[in-house]
Amino acid sequence: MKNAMAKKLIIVEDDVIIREAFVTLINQSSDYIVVNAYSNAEDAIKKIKEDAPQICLMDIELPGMSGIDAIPKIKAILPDTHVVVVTVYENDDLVFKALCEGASGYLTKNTPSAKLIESLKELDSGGAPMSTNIARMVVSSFHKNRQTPLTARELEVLELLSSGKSYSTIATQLFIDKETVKSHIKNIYLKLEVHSKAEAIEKARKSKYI
Amino acid sequence: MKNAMAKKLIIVEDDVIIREAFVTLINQSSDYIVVNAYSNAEDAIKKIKEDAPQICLMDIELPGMSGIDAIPKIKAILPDTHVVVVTVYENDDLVFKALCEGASGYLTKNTPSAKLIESLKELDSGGAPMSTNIARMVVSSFHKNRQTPLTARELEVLELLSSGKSYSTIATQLFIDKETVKSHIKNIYLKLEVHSKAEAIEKARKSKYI
DNA sequence: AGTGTGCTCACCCTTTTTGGGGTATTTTGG
DNA sequence: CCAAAATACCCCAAAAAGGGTGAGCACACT
Repeated sequence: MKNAMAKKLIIVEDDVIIREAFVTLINQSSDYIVVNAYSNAEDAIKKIKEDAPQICLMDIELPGMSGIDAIPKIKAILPDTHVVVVTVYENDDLVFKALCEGASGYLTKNTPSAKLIESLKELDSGGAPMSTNIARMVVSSFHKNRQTPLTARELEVLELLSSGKSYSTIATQLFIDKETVKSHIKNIYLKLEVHSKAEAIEKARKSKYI
Repeated sequence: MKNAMAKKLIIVEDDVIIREAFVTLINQSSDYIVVNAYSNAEDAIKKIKEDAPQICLMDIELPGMSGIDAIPKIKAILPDTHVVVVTVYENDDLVFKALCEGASGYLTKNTPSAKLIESLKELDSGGAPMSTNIARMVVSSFHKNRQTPLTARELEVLELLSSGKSYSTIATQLFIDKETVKSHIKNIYLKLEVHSKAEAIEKARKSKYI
């Protein structure tokens, strides 16, 4: 028997076995009800308004539109619906792309059943369910590289440069002369082996110096 | 009785009640052993080399050096030690600062005992333990604002501008004329009510348009 | 005492970039 | 078909970028 306040879900997953398994599993919980399950994103989006789910479990690899691209389309129609990606991929690019597009969580398909239901509850209590490795990837993305050829001052300058500031503005902000800023930047270019702002920023971002 | 492979922990927490509670709790687990507990960061750092912990539980509000500032100092000595922040603060700035400085996890002090031990295990299995609200904050930090006055093309241009690229470079990359890039940027400045690259980037970042 | 590194500042030079003004055409979506 | 968006072009002056060279000062390390 369903709770009167049971949350509505939809599932988008092309593998019929997995899809049905999810439906069965989730419908066993009295707090959640699967209102629809789709094998592709296009159909799900077409019906999303009437389904009006609070939660959407989304696979990435789908025939036609990818699950990643489907996220912003769903959020455009129902901004408060939580889209949780459920996939086999633990690839950096996909994870961050999904999160940037608006995913509220990212689970890998080896997630045990109990953990899946628990993840749904986390959504309601203001959380963001992630599989172990995903959480590590996300947290690591904030970490800076502590092995940098640049000095602390150079990092400061590069940081400001990367926010679009001009030499003069950086100088004012650091209470130093514009010529000193130029010196620092010359040294930065030397050390990073680049010859322009854009290259320096790209290299520094890639190496996580900033 | 401790497991032979028991992980070594240190605890840095100024409140003696809480500190002792952590010690007692963690020492009950056969997989973890508290080798030392400190009431301030300075002492912990002084002894970190001989303590050689795999994990460090770190409070933020401490007498003297803050727990945030202690993180990079610890990682400088023992790069592979996981520092987990355990604090009452759920403030955005502190969370992201801690993660940027190298924290492997961020727990709030209301974390139940069982969950704390579970969090330690998550560290070993390649995870990043976070309290519910923290996980949401971290994931939300990736989300873009879908309500933007800018068009898709303008966002593309602004994105490239924010990576330090010049008008010409942006033009080449988008297969359009430099003059067109200028037009887009003029419109961006108009819409964002700014008059320079730096202001535009700052405003766009703050509003999470990019 | 000498060496090296980092931070600071200065002056030279040229080229590129930027921002603001205006105008106009084509493309696209509803 | 209309409006919005994307595209392109003109002119102009100020600012910024980049590259070169040199040099003083402090601090740490040997």
